[in-house]
Amino acid sequence: MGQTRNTRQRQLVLEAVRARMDHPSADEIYLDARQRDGRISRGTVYRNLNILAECGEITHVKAPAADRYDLRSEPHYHMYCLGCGRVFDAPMPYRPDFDHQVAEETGFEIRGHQTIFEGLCPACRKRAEQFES
Amino acid sequence: MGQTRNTRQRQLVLEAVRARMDHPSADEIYLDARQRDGRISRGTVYRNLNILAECGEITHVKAPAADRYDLRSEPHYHMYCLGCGRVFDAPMPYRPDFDHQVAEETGFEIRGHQTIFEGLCPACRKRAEQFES
DNA sequence: CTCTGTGCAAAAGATTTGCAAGGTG
DNA sequence: CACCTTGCAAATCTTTTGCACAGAG
Repeated sequence: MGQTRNTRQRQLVLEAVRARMDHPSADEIYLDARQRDGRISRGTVYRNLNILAECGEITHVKAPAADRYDLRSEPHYHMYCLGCGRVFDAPMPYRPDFDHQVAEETGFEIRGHQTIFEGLCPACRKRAEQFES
Repeated sequence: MGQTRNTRQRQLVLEAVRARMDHPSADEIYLDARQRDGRISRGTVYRNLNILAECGEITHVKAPAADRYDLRSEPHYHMYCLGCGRVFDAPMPYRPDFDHQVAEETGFEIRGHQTIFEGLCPACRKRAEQFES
């Protein structure tokens, strides 16, 4: 890992992720950062998201449609709503024992795992029921 | 779900997925299918992959870098190698109880979950160790 | 002063889509 | 015959990258 500089833009990206309770996509972060600094570029935002994720400052969540970012750095699970596309934290503890078990059985060196539940959030579920009736 | 026709191209795509024990990306499937039918187009392959995944004939695995497809239709977990980018099945049983538990706690209607372990496969692990020493 | 980071724009990938023609049921 | 599918190409969308200049340490 090289030298990491503390530029205004990098702070801006980090703050943009922190300011949101949801799990924004890279482009949403770009738009947020853009409001605070009309000159920041997409390339810079993407670059910084990758750097911050690599340093463990933020988490990279691979959701359908577009990747998301998340402030929490402790590993945890997510839920993806097929209706509205939003991503939520799942109320379920991370299972480090899974990592150990898979490592032991396969010889992999496991860094961790991501789990994403797919379904309909309460709001979209209600909407779907109305259509069916 | 609309009417599904049994075209030659759709069969070809399905067979191309079945013929591979690994977890091919959409483009790898396109290349395979292309060898059997020099006229089949990318658009057709992508369209059919989406249709087959929606029908449950195949599984859509969201891995970093590119989405993968998988013949097995029963839910199961995967391992992604950060070194070579390959995807493997993980020797760990699917946990339907997780779905129930999350559904109960959140009010979501859960369709299922995907879990992907990240790490280094034995081969890449060995290669990495050589570099460090 | 040095070297990383930025802005801009172009490039690169991956996937989707419009449309006329073809093939299935 | 109706209409789902295909091929082709263009369009989208997301992310990466080359390069000259700016700014952090």
